[in-house]
Amino acid sequence: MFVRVDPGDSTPIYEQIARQIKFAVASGGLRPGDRVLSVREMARRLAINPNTVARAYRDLQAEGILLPQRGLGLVVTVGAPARCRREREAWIRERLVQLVNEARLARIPPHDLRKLFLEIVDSLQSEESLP
Amino acid sequence: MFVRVDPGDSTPIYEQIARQIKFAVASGGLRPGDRVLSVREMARRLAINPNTVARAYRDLQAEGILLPQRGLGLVVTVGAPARCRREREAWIRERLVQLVNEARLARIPPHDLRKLFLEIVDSLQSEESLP
Amino acid sequence: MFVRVDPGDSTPIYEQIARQIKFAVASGGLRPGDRVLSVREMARRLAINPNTVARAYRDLQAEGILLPQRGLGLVVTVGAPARCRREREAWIRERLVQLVNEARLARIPPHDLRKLFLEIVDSLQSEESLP
Amino acid sequence: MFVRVDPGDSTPIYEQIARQIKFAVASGGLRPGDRVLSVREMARRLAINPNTVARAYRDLQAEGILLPQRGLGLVVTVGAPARCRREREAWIRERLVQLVNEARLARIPPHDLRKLFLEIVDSLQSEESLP
DNA sequence: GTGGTCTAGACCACG
DNA sequence: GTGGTCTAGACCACC
Repeated sequence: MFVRVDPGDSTPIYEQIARQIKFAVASGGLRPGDRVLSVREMARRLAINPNTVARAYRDLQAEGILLPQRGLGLVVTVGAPARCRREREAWIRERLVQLVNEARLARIPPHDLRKLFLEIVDSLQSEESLP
Repeated sequence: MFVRVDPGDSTPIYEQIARQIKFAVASGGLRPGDRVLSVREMARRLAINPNTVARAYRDLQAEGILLPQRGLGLVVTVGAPARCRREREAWIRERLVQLVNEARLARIPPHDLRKLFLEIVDSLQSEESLP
Repeated sequence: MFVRVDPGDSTPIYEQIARQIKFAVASGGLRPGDRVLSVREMARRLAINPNTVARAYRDLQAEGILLPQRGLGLVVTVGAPARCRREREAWIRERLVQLVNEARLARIPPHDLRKLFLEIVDSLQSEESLP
Repeated sequence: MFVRVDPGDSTPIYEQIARQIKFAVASGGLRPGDRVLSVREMARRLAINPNTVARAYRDLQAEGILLPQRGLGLVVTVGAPARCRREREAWIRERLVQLVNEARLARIPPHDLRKLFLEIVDSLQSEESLP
């Protein structure tokens, strides 16, 4: 699987996992009916506590992204793609707003911010094809 | 002083305070030799516990931004402006890189990201003059 | 762990703790990856308030000596030994310089100072093996 | 006068003043019957709060080093030199013991400590004639 | 008046 | 279980 966790990142591990799964659904990497790894298997591969994976899956169930299938495990729901795309959009927008707002509070000139952003987006986006 | 804290923000209050002071120094609102509000006064104005303010000030001392003047209070150091400007720059750049990177992982088309960013920066930056 | 605090010492307790941990790292008693006692456990053993221990640990994190491992506790970083050895060296040198300087200001004859120092170092260093 | 205070030093200013006066007495720079500067004059020259000087003088009186002389101000007592020499001796010894002890706790090899000390005492003591 | 230390205890997030 | 944040309040040293 394509999930990767960054222990250095301050965002909770379970959130990193949930988000990556949602984004995989949003971009079609995971489709309705696809199974996700079992809690134990995922925990083994990421070398983390199974409770952490369970928490991520629990949240995803609560949001209607995953559904338990008797004897099979958890599968992606039919409504998931639409929901995940919406969420991805909202998430990126929210982060952008927050960032721009903080830059304003820091009194960083808008022009500088724009320049820096374009510089970064150009250098990073084209840097490499994704894993 | 113009420090304002947002209890709704998930970042710790003491960090909000420290950051705002750093940014004030970075933009020249606070100059070397200027005194910051006393712990008690700042706490009173923000209606928070003095210990919380003290923690912010303590962190700023550890970073060499503030210097205690016995019995008088805390003053901005001579090296502070350079340090704060560097930090502000690094901070905004780091956040931008992180954001763009996550957008890439979420497989959001660069063009969409650019458009969204410009839209937000234009609407927010010009929205109002700062308090 | 072998940390011991002296309430009679005028240096803050949290500083005594932090220093002893640094010195333990410097001398190899604590190695990278080793966990330190939990805040609560350390506080219980020293019969002091957990917040005091937390403050020591917080400072050590700020200096890059300790690293939090989510939900597990704090571990010694890889860079810690070098840093701690450097700091121990600087610390002892600084204190020596300060002492000699003050002795000079007090117009104590260098020869007397030397004699006194050698006398003390010989009597104390060999006095007992360390705990 | 020859008193100088170092705001960077963590020892209280009033203590720096008192100590320097005691050491001046111990080394004969100030003799019984000599007057010290008035509180106001000393405070003016050091650019510090008069209360701080007053505190130093108060302590010196309590220790029998200074004595008020009607209309004259404070003068050095007859017993002062002996007392100050004893104190200087005790003070330097105490600091040495403390330093050596801490070096032992830091597990610094006695030989290294000795070498470092001799190095410093040789370089500093001969560096310059005193002001 | 100033900041600094320490205690006590509540609440939260994470694993 | 872990650490982190915040509050409340006492006590101290310094100026």
